[in-house]
Amino acid sequence: MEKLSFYDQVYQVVRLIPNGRVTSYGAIASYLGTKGSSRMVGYAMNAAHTAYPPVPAQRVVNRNGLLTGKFHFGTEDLMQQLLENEGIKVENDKVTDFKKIFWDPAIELEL
DNA sequence: GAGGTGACTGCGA
DNA sequence: CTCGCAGCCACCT
Repeated sequence: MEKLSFYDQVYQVVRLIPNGRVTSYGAIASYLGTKGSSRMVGYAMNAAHTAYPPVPAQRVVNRNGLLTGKFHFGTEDLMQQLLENEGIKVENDKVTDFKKIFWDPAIELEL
């Protein structure tokens, strides 16, 4: 049995996010059961760049669809470019039509 | 073993 | 509308 760390659990969920979709930290936290600990998800993403395979962290934003972690990509424009590359429109550092492209693991993975 | 940190969230003023 | 505070918990030193 391999006990996956909280980080690994977050990474797996994030990697399951379909192309052109985004989710929020709270949604992932809720799916993992650590509902009140959305910070842990963000903290896990902090080490995401050390994980392999790489985690599409650009698809993970805060509940407002704001690119809170854009600075962790090295350059603030990188995260936006990656999202636009997948067909996601970003304006003023936040995802447009956020609720339309929102992907909730607690719902999508439940089906 | 204990303390500090953090890519968040919700509610009150 | 904007701003601030408290809660939450795994990982690192």
